[in-house]
Amino acid sequence: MTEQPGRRVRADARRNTDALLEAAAAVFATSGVDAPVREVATKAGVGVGTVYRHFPKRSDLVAAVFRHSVDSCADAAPVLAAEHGPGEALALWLQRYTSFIATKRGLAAALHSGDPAFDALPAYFDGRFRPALGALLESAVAAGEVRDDVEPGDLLRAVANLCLAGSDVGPDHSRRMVDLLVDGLRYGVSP
Amino acid sequence: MTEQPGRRVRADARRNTDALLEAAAAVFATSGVDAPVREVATKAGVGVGTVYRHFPKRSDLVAAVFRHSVDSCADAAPVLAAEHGPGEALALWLQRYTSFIATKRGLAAALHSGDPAFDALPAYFDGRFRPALGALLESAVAAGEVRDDVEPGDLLRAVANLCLAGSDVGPDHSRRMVDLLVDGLRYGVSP
DNA sequence: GAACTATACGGAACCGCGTTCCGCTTTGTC
DNA sequence: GACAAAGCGGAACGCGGTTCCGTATAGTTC
Repeated sequence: MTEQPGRRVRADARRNTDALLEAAAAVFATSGVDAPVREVATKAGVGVGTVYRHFPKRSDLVAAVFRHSVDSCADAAPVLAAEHGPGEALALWLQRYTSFIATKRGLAAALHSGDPAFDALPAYFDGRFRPALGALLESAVAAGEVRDDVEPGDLLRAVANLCLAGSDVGPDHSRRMVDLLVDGLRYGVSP
Repeated sequence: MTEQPGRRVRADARRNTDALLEAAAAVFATSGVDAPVREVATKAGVGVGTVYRHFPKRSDLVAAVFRHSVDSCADAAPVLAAEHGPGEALALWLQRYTSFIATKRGLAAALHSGDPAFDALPAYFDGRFRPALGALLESAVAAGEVRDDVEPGDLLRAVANLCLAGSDVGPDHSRRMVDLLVDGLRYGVSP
């Protein structure tokens, strides 16, 4: 995926990896992470051989899509922070994170499948989300809009559990629960 | 499996179902629940066709093995009750239940796979284990060996969680934890 | 116990999926 | 424009679940 050493990546190769990541994200979102590799290949307008050239194992593709979507969610944090007040940015990002989690249903099982391709994902998740949320929290705390006794990691986990557990109940149940949680953050502000 | 209606089961058919259940239990125990059907068939000395005659879907076989082992564990309760004092019978059965849970590692994932063959299993689990443990508890309480504020269902769940969570730590970690729990039961006896 | 039929058996065959292989195409360079 | 390296496509392989069907057998009837 991410190449560094001397060898330069050919233009078509780069184009194909991008197309594959995009196609895979779409296919996994609609058909679940168990969708056949061929389906992804077709959607990307590419042969299976090409998929396996870029992602030696099926699980590498899944992991790459995961990392990719973690990145885009984490990268949204500074953008929101620049465009909104601290409290609102925090709330908006948590909603964004909520929908990220919602698309990761099938993955939860895969993560515990023992496939080594997934070993590094939890660390990646924390490494990207904790700082992202940490910054938002800090600003909100500094602005006095939010209490100061909440750890980013705990909040991430809490929201994730809330979403994964309450998903059967109804569509925007998760959204409401997360709103509730955010209100909870706002409650105990020390003057 | 369990036939009732007019049609009588042929002797060889019955022999084969039994052999299959036994073989499947053995294979699943060593190779996990994902072991190939063919492996079970071979171990049972039977063709694949025969497996599918008795268990239309692979998951039906898995479910049948599960029910079978639930039964044998639940049936142990009255036997232990007859052979030991109330408190000891309770402790011994919980250890038996502990090792039952230990063999069900891979199944936990399967249960949430959405396969309809597994839908009825949780109810079966409760239906057999709650009465079994309930009787043991009741006797122990009546004998004044154990406190009276514990629900069978809660205890079953607690032990299961204890075992499934602590399994990575070490072999008899579960055993010690369950012993601890039993001691906890004995602690608060009201005179 | 021989004939007969419903029932059950075995395993080859089929299908979908992950993965590999390899002859052909494209890119980048001189 | 020619050449080699890098990349591509898709046929082909192996494996696992499931189906099919010709054959064998249990149980029954005389």
